[in-house]
Amino acid sequence: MDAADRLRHRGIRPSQQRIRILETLAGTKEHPSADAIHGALSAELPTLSRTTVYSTLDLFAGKGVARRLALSGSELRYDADMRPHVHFRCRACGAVSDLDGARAPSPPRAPEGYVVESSQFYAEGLCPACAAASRR
Amino acid sequence: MDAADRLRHRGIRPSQQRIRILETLAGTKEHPSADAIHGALSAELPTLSRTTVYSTLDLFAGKGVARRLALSGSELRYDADMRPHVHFRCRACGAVSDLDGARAPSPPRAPEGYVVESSQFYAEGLCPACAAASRR
DNA sequence: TTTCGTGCAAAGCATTTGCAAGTAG
DNA sequence: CTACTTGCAAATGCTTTGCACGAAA
Repeated sequence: MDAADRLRHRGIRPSQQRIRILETLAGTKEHPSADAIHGALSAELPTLSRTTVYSTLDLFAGKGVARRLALSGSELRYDADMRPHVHFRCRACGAVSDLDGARAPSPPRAPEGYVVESSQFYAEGLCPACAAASRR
Repeated sequence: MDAADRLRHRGIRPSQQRIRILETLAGTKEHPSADAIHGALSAELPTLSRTTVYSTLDLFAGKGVARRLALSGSELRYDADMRPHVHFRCRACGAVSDLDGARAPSPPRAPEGYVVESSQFYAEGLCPACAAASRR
């Protein structure tokens, strides 16, 4: 299923901008911020505005096409991979990645009355490259 | 162990401001933002500046006295409870709380090379009050 | 025609920084 | 005396809003 179909499926009209934004997001593992996506596409779509990127990502998050990452940082980052997995940020280099080898913990069971719609797991520390650098 | 001792223990000089900031943070379950703490203390310490609150909370996070919460929101929130537990935010009312009944999932095991220093669990949905309201 | 999508510019807010004055050891 | 803390003001940076034009249904 291509990007346009994914969008139609969720009731989103597949405009050129939306298709490219989704393809960009789905085609990277870097969990880019809105601004990073804007930068990546601005050569190809010179008139693409930040406003459109922001509102599009917000739309995606609301429709379940992408998720807003919960990171204790300054900028919002997004991920088009909706499967449960663990996110990791290196406190040295700041890179956000998936902790691929780690099995995602099963989501917490909610106490009576709560309606849990989504949950995320987040770890912080040193990535292999920075860990090696700090040992030297 | 009181707030001053907790600070000394971590190598932080217990100034009046730091003590009150820690007491305020430890005395609430609301996971306040820096600005909320500043507001809560400004009547008592009229000269307390936002700068001090921000830098103090940052210091606490670095020394393991408090943790910065990973929430997909705009403001940084803090928690002085360092035990593993699940945080929950209601998408309707915005309140952040602990998911007390939920057992914290065991932290993900890190793949070779990664150094995981801390991990957090975060759920989003509707709190009991808002869930009840939305059913009506 | 009526609604939806886009883009520009301006505004908004939380946070950080530069710097000077005050305080503790 | 020397290093650490504090606080003000200004700056920064990400995100949102208001508004108008253009495109799609």
